[in-house]
Amino acid sequence: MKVSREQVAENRRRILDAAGRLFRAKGYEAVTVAEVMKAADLTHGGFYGHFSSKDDLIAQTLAHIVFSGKPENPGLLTHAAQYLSGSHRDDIAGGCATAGLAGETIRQSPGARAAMTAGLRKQIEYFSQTAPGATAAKRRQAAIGSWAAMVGAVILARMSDDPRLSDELLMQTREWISTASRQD
Amino acid sequence: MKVSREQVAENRRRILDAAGRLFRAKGYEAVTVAEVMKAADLTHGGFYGHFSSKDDLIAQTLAHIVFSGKPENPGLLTHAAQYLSGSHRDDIAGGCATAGLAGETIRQSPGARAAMTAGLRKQIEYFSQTAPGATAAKRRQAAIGSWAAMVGAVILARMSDDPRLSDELLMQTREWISTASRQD
DNA sequence: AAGTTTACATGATGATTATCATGAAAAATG
DNA sequence: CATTTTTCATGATAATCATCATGTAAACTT
Repeated sequence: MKVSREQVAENRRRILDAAGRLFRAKGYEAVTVAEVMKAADLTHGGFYGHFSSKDDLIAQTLAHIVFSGKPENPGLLTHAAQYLSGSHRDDIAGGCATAGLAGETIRQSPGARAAMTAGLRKQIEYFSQTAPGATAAKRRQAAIGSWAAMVGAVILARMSDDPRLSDELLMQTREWISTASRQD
Repeated sequence: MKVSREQVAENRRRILDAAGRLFRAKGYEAVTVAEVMKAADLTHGGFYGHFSSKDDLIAQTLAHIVFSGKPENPGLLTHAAQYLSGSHRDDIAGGCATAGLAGETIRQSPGARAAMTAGLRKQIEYFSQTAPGATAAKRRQAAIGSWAAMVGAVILARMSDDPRLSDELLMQTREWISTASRQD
């Protein structure tokens, strides 16, 4: 059966949303095409009408996540507080795609890496506007250093099997970023 | 055929070394048991004499990496300079297991997470000794913040498909850590 | 040195999974 | 309304891979 143009567009969006959540939750390899389609309320056969391969889906999913996020602007320290919270750490499927997938994206297709690199650039440029610092160069440095620390801390906090250590990682990194920002 | 006790021990070590390099290079899922055994110059059938499953291999490989590293002690800033170098970024198979695998270890067995958490604790305690800061609490905070930034920066630098951005991530994070360390 | 044990090689097996072929039915199109 | 597209469902297919059964020869054991 055929479906209206709008229905096709919505189906595609649903596939990308489902894939985004599943990839973040389980990693690229552990997610099957059939599983994504089922989560999008479709059967697996229709998949190849939308995407040329699973790799293609991965790349397009990352692009979708990067370019569909609404631009907030709360300032670096406010953002860090949310990012380094227990609720963000625990929301793997809905949380930051960089924290959830950057480690695996290293071994993915050029398209996937390009999409995520675009997201990285966007994040750095955005933080550079609100980071503290006297010069633009200093602000960019704070943006990069803070972002690396945030991503690293969430990854380590999620990895840790000790909740106390996990909480400490978030808290201390938050404090450290905040201290470092008072410098210079 | 049977082999000597020492040969068995050496075979086991070779399997763990090969697995360590392969996992870091390709990720847990992309590596097959047969591939690991071949890299260790054995055939796949003997695998289950040494390990009860692939999950068991993963956990034991991480423990092997964590507890076989020789303790260096160059101080936090010296360590950061090496860690955030182009050569470490490019040596994925031989580089830091945390940067290479922490993102995927989140979804691994309790044994794997426990081994890597032990490594994390070890790293933090070690950095806490050489980190700058007036009080022990401040030193621990610098250790955690710096380690999160190092791990995050290497992951992002490896992920980036733009060599210029990748280099900048390493350099700026290094500078940022060093600046932050001059602060109290 | 005979008997026992066991590590490893060879070769299944069964499950999983990406991808594709086909068909039907409904939307576009005119 | 007739014709043409085209999306999706159903159901293969072919490859990959973790795990296991069996046999053998060499190391232990006594």
